[in-house]
Amino acid sequence: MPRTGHCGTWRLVMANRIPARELVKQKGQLADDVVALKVDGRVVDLHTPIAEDATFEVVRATDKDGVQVIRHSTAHVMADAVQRLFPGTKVTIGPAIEDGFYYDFDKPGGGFSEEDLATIEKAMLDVVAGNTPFRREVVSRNEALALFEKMNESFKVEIIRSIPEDEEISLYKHGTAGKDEWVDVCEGPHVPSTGFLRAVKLTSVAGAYWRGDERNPMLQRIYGTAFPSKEALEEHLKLIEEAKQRDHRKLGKELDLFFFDPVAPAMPFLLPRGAYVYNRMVDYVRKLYVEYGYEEVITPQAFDPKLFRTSGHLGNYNENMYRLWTEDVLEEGQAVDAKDAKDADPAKKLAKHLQDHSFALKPMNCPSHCVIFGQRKRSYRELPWRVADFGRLHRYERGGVVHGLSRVRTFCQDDAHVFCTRDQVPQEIEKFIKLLYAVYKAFAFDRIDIKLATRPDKRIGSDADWDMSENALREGLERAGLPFEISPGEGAFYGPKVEFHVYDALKRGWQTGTIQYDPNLPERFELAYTGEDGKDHRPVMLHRAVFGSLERFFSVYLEHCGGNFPAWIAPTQAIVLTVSDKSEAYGRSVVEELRASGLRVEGDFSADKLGAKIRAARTFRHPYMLVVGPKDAEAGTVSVRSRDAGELGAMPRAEFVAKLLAESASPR
RNA sequence: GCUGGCGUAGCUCAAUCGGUAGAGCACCUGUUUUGUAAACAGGCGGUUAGGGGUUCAAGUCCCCUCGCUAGCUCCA
Repeated sequence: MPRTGHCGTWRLVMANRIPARELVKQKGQLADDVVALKVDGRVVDLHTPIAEDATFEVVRATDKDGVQVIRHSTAHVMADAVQRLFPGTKVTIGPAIEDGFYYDFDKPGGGFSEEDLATIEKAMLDVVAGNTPFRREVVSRNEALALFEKMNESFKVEIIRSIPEDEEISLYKHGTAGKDEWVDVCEGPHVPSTGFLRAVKLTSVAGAYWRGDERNPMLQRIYGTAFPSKEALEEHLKLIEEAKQRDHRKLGKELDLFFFDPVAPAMPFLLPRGAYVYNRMVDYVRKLYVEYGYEEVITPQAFDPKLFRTSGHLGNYNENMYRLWTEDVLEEGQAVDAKDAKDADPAKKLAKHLQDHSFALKPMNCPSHCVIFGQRKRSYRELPWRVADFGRLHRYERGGVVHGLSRVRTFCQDDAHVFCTRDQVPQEIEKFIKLLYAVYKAFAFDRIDIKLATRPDKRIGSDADWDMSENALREGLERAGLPFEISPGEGAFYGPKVEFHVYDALKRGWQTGTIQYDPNLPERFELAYTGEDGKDHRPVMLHRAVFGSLERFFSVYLEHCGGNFPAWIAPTQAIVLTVSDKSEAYGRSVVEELRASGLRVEGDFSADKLGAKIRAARTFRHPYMLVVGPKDAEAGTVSVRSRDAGELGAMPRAEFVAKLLAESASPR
């Protein structure tokens, strides 16, 4: 989620300055809803002195920038209220974010409770009612340090110290001087006065590390949001409620798609209906693999750890790998142990033995594919070789990060590796992107964010290789004409990656597809192909996945369609509802006939009344309901009710079969 | 892993100050014979996540473990 900057400073380099408010007033543009103005693309507040001949645009409360100003100001008011109610609490940073704002506090004696939020909110309303102006004041570094040192605001002192020497330091104050004034070091801008903050809501509390580093102390974060009007706030809260209804964890339960059980934490059980959707996803890419020239392999699940030493996983991915032990390995380890117990800690020796000998569940398919490539002599004529694998992967994820199907400990990727020459890389990237967009279109995704993740600190391979591979990916994206952002340091340990992100119902972004350039694994596995010149050459390797994890893509897709699967992928395409048991025989014959035509059809022959059957079928979101009663039995029809188009009336069975078969074809 | 919150029937949720564990839905059995968003009656279903403690008495208070959850950190 993008964040705006924290409270820092920026520099003014202008002469003949007058307060911005005066200038706006002179031009007759000072309306009630003007919260700031924009000069040279930078948002400044109405108190900031600017050049008297500056050109500007007013920023209104309802503008995107204006809303951010309101939220940032609200964060100040919240910090004010918190410090008043909880003396001794230190302030840190408090930016505006996409849907609101937060402020991180260092509060002695534990966090804030839900009741605290209500109290804080009330105190904030008092500050708003006071309607005191926000005042900007430029101070020297030493003045700022002296002020915050005196206030014992150690985090602010640290922030001030980290501000570059050539930047101006500004303070923002609100409240009444000498009475209830509150001050923060901040670059602004802010609304003219606290009275501009009309619709404020504190939403949640959470822990957050100082400066986002888990080695630092944990602070108490309060999230809130603010809008230009009460109506806009209400609207936003309503949208959040609706989004919760789409949460894939809720839909998964309601639609009998999957569940979790503590016997296998963060590892989903896919029920028949969920497994159906999952399998159709696999079918869909398999079909494209034919067209795009992939071959599929099946590889082992568990490996001698030597494999992962060769691949580098043991050094770089160890903490995410599950290990298997057997009685034999354990006994060997204990025997080694007893023999050498004099010169080493027995527990450590056993641990070492297990680390060296207990098999590991694969967290990725790439090492297997390297083994396959190296299994016999390869020719340049075979390249590019695209090898796909739907193998099940296991990765141990720390407790706090797992999330429904989106982040699990066992999953399957629509994984494939492309072994090719360096020259073939750009065209392979282009080809992959074409494949990826075809799939995303089939699943009706229109918004996809692309990021180029570059070399991380913890990595293997030379800098020259990284330069080359990062450039190759950048060129591939540029050739495809796709806009992307750079995520510095976010690459995999073996190579940079292009990440394709989509968003869940609650606007959390998830990486799905990816393509990664890897010059390292072929090196480590000493892979070679025989070139035209009869000599050995090292191939390079691309890791790529369109869905990424099938589980994650399923979760995002489920939320995207709200459980209303289109007919081609819906577990049940139609359900026959009998009006009474007088029509049961006809109803059963309809089910049979439709199934014989290849349609996925169920019947509801319970003693419920029709209305109840319809209600049940609707909550299950089946694409079609086929009502059958004596009239239909007489005429040989079904009365069709479409989930998406409403009642379609009675039609001959053959007509419905043709219609649904046409809709059952997977998208192209 | 960290900081909060939560965990009661398959699901959604009740249970006052610590005082007999309950409802609706689902499921089963009947009755009803039904034409486009919930017919009626009865029944089944629980070691209140697990373990320990305080107490005459614990779903409720305390401790530990497990799981879920919102963030943080990490990641497909």
